[in-house]
Amino acid sequence: MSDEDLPQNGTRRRAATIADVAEAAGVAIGTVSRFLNGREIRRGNREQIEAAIEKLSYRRNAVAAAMKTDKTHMIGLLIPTFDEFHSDMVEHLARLLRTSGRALVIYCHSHDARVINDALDFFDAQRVDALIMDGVAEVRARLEQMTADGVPIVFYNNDIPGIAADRVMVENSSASYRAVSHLLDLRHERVAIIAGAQYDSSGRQRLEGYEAALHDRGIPIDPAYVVEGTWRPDSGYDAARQLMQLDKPPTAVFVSNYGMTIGVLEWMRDNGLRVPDDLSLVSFDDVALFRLREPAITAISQPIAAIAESIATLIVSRLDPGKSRPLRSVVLKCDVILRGSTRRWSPAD
Amino acid sequence: MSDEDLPQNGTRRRAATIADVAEAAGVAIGTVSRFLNGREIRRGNREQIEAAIEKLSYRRNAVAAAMKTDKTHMIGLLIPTFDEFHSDMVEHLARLLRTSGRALVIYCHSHDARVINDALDFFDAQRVDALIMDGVAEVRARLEQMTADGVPIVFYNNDIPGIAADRVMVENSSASYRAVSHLLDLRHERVAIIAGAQYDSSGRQRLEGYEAALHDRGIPIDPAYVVEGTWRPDSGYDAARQLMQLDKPPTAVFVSNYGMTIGVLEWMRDNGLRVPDDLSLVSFDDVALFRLREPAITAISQPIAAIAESIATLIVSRLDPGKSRPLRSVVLKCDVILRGSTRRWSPAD
DNA sequence: TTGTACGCGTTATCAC
DNA sequence: GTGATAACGCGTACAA
Repeated sequence: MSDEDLPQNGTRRRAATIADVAEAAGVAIGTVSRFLNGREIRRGNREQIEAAIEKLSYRRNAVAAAMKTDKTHMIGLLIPTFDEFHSDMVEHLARLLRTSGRALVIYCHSHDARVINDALDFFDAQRVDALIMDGVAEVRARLEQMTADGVPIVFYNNDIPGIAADRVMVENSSASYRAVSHLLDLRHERVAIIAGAQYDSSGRQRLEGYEAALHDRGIPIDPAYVVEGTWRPDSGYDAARQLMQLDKPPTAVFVSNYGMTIGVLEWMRDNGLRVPDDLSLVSFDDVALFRLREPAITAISQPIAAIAESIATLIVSRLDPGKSRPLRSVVLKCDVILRGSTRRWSPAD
Repeated sequence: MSDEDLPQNGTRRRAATIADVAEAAGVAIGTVSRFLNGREIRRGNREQIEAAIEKLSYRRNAVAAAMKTDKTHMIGLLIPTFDEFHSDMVEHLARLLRTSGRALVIYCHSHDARVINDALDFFDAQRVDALIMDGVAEVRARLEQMTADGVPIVFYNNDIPGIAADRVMVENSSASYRAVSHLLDLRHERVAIIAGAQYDSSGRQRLEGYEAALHDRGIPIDPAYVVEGTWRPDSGYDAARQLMQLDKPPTAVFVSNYGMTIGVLEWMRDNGLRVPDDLSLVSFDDVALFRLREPAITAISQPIAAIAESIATLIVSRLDPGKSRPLRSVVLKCDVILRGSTRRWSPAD
């Protein structure tokens, strides 16, 4: 506990400006500006200016520059929550955007429509150079307005069709198809799905993959084996109970995301059941917890680094004043990583 | 893949300004400004202004406002990495700051000194209202400059003594003391520590707690049982090997953070050893993985929500133009959560 | 190349 | 309360 006081509450002392530097260096303001923006300047002047900057401890005022150029070098990022997927993605994104001199302004909306609107207001007012977000359909009109105003948008994870934005998605449907097919290869006949929220395109696509895999083997979809969750652990927990208490419980389950899988594992543990002995399990999303668990969980791994890289590339190229380009939709491949949470099923069980 | 084009590259169409609104509403600019800032205004004018704003779809320009007021409503956050601790903290922080109309600008430095300097430059130029960071001693001079310029700083996790900043820390030493004492209560005689990086104050304090616990029982510190890691999983992995290959390996270990514990668990698994049968283990930091594992890991839980809350409170009060207050240092309590990763030791083992 | 002067959109300060 | 106007710090067009 210290008792010294800060100068004043957030009040900065008058900082040196470009004009002060110019005066101290004995050159014109324009010359200093040219120097700051890395353009050619006479050698002697440069030394004078560098000395003046040092002496006055001049710091560039990006706010004033932004007012002129209408470029803030800030990228708005709107995410639902800081789960493992997003943490990982944000870390990559921040690193990649940094190299082009930009930083992320992050808003976390927790699926609250009011917060989403607040975030958009904030980004709008702050004049962020671009916006990255998980497609959330409720704000279609706002987003159309923003693109019309010339703010580039990149959707990831979930799509809102019809909006003029770049997109980075993963092959939700076909990866899910492969994961479910793996369970069918193991002779499972009662394969359930815990689906994600169906208002999200990723939730719908993962369910489609499940349905297609069953369909291609001529297995009818049993509605009792299709449970819709909310992506969150508690809904996985509830879904597990609902499924396992059926007269004929499934022998295998495909869980549409990491969070709900946590819930399933918790329910199994709480009820003395084991994976894969009592239930084979495959999860969308691969996280550290799945790898370390014994037996480890078979999972679909999203290429998070590549997702971040694609987003960053799209943003940077879109913001390049040199060239204009059509909208792009990137779809990235996922890996199904086979581990120990599934086993072959036989009618004897 | 769509082929429609965006209007232009990041070029905004001329947006309506406060002056346009004033003209359309038939009032003065000042009146509109008063209205926008929620102050009293004549009823008839208000209706005119609201109509004009709607008609012109006027959006406030926070950049211009920031230039006048020198307040950007952005808080710079500099973190080393997006691990579970930081993800959780950032989510809380973002939520708390949002209620005061502020957002976080995040930079992730990966312990790279150059990046840390870049981040400080960026925050400096962008005129963030305040700065939150893990104390990193290398940039002491820069930070002194910033506080002198009136930018409030809050340190968390690690301290840099002598800088005029607010601080939010946890009781690293005494929590570690209690955790190690727990191992000693279980009769362990060879208790090791995998310490964190000793240039971090938290790393030093956790080691101090370990030493004090041993000292208070009259147990001498055996240097062979003290291994310094880098906080990261690979160093935990290496440390586990180093310790377990001693002639007299420890029977219990206190690991100074979550990341290194992951490494230890991996080494144990890779070498067919089990926790707690072959090694009792207590970890600093409590994460989902530890709770779900079987047996679950005994761990020290940091009060992440309270940390975020303290930081937000300090920031908001420091930025309140009304009052000035002395610097504050908050130290928060941790919980030692007993689970299944330790067992009683007897000489027979 | 250099110097000057203006504009960016807002807030603050005056008289009224 | 309201209206007119001067800043805020930078980029840039223009004339030199």
